[in-house]
Amino acid sequence: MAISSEELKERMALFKEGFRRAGLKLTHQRLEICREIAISCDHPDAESIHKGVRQRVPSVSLDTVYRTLWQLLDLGLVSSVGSLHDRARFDANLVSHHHFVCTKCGATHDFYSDELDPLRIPDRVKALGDVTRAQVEVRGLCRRCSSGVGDSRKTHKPEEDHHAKQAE
Amino acid sequence: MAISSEELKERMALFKEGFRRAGLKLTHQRLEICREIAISCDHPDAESIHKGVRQRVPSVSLDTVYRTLWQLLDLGLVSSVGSLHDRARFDANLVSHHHFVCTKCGATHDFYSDELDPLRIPDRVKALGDVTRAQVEVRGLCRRCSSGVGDSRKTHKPEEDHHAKQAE
DNA sequence: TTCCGATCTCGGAATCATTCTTATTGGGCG
DNA sequence: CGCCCAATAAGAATGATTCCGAGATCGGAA
Repeated sequence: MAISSEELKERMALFKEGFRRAGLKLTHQRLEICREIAISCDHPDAESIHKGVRQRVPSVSLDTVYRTLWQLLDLGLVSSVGSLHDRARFDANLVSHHHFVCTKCGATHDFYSDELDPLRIPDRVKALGDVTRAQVEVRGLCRRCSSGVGDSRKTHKPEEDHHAKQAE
Repeated sequence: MAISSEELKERMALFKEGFRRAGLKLTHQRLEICREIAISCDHPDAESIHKGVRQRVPSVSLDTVYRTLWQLLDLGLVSSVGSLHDRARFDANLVSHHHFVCTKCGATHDFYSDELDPLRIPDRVKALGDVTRAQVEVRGLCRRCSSGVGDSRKTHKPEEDHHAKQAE
């Protein structure tokens, strides 16, 4: 399910434009990393991108791949699947609910909505597997992050008491 | 927003019942870990649960906390937030789409739905922060996992070629 | 085109979450 | 009450991701 070369060209142009606009350099490795993700139709992790790029630029380091990917994310040129903020989180609340996830600090707030609860799942999706549950994931910047209090970003280290855990 | 002691008692009873039914021992540490997660109203990670339990059972190891949590998950007594299957994944597809996530192997498939796209977000949620995007996350067992091909579970190691990455 | 400084990149070491290993402990049935 | 096996603790191991210092590059200015 590869994209057309037209499409590729377009995506690459967007990437280049984005970098340029942000005042970032258009290095060889960055471009190749962009190409790799542009042609991907799945949701690759850093390592598989690294592997792909390596075939063309054998010396790229995994670190560069990571750095470039976070940059693309920052620039809004790619999106991410799942929560990033790694660590596994558990939920004792088994009642149907939805989530608001802050893309910056990872804080996850529950919310309930009778209106959203009866999500109708297309049959096409049911063909993918046995559906257990469906919920809405709303992504955005939480209050604290948008008001610029402590910048926790993807770096889980600053203030030990970062707020990345309350909810409900 | 702590739960009532009534509620706590109920949840604990469910946990105990679940363990007993599964033929698992009701150890002191398991019960305390259950209590800790039962009283939580947020989405704690293993470490904060560990910290909490420690105040009552100073010797519990983090490992035991993890083991117990995965068991609770297996038994369906708690749920998880996000993808577990850690590694960060990226997506060059910026067109609005939704996800089907296999809770066993982590495979994520995109799907599109004109019907689901116009999700109406309650104002209450918008008060939590600036909403960037809203999508439906459907969880379940993918075809391959439900048909019992390779058991990858939470252990990312067996067959090097596990399929946890295709989509679309 | 050449040069220069600010970025970038590399490679390896460091860090963080999670899991494995092994000796030991302690539920709970007989 | 005592045994057996599942469960635990402690620490080492693993895997993903990030940091760091030294050297390489980009791209604007001369």
